[in-house]
Amino acid sequence: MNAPVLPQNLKQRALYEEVAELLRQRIFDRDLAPGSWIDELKIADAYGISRTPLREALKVLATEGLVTMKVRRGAYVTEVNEKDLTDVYHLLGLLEADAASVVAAGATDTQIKGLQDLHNQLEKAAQNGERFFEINETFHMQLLAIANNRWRDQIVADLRKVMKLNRHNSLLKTGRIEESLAEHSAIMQALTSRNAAAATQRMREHFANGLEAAGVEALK
Amino acid sequence: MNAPVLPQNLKQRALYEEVAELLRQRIFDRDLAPGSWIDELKIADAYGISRTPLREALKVLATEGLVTMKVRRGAYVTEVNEKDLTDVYHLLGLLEADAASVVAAGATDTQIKGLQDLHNQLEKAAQNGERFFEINETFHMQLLAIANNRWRDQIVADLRKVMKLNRHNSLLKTGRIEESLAEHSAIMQALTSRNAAAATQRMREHFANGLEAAGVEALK
DNA sequence: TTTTATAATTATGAATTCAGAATTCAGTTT
DNA sequence: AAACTGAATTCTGAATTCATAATTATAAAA
Repeated sequence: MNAPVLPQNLKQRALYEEVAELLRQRIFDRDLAPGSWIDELKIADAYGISRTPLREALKVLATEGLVTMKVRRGAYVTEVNEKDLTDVYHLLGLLEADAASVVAAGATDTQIKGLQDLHNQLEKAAQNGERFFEINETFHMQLLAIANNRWRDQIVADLRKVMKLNRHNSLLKTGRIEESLAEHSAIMQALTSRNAAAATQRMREHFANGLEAAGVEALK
Repeated sequence: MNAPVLPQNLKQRALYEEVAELLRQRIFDRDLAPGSWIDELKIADAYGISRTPLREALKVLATEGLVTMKVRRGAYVTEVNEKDLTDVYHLLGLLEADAASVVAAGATDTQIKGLQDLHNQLEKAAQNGERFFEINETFHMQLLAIANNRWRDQIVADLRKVMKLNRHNSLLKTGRIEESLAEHSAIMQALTSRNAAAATQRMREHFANGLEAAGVEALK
């Protein structure tokens, strides 16, 4: 007898998770505008579900920081101002720089090689904004995975969601892709040479520059 | 006419928040043991509420990392192993050290004075474990407040909750209070002299020592 | 016309009900 | 006795219903 062909994928995620994902997307797309009130009835209706799983999803988004709950007044899309964006980039820089340090100090050669492969793909994709964005994300996630701290993974994932709330994707700025690529090269270099301090520093700069490109002049 | 005597406090927080707080306490107290299944019916019954707000609370705790949801199988109290504890302490050290750096560099003299006052209280409370624990917590929270990054505040609050899941409170170890106090002195010194690098370093050490005292030999 | 008071409507928060998945138990077969 | 089958039970996930707070609309008064 052969192993049962796993029939999962169907219904493996809870409904409220699905809904949370849909809402996140609508928030990123500005289909649900910052500061706006979220009409539970309308949305539940549109998705053909009841308010119960929707409300559960909203509570999840609230702890992620994407929406704000007001007692007896419902859920509102969180408004992200410049200070918020600065703060979030700062934390992402801090956390990912630390991850880079951990990787530089402790990753196996094979793992570093894997990152180098991703970086090479990134260079090839430098013409194509869409692909660049995607591979860039994969690179950062892979780095975190190697650093192996599930609590940080969760935190970074949440912060990145908030970062995406910002309308201006820094990678869309002219010249930013090339800049970003150069910074990634510097990071790879530090990782390959096992220089933890340099990896930390380069990653910090990478985020500082990303913030600037996002249209926020550093507040010093 | 005089201003209406605010009748708040009653019902200002949503029920699911109250319930989440109650559950947190029961988890910290090990009344709900790590790894154990959470019986929704039993708890809703005991509190005299329906399952709806309870389930909302469980979802909040899940995103905080205190419980783990399994599809079609309910909620379980998160088990925190040594690796988790090491990882959490590492992140707390990283985040609070950065906060210390920000404070050393940018706080007003009045704010530093406020921290010094708290530290003085801490010294007086060194005989009393209960008070020491409380003032210590206040000091850390005050430092974060001055650093002024609401996203970090939230993250640190959540991580501290996970840290408390550990049975062994490091402050209860013999000699740890004195040690901790000395470390706090070093931190205050760095803050007062506006030495950001030193503040970072001292705070990092403070958490590294706390982890060790918690019974986890550093994995280096 | 503006303001105030009251009624109607709407939306949130929570309880209850319902459907179906997972588990347990009993009975049967080998 | 062990293993399998299927019914009964339990529990989760989701829909529905209900109570009440907040808002809006309407009417009365200044």
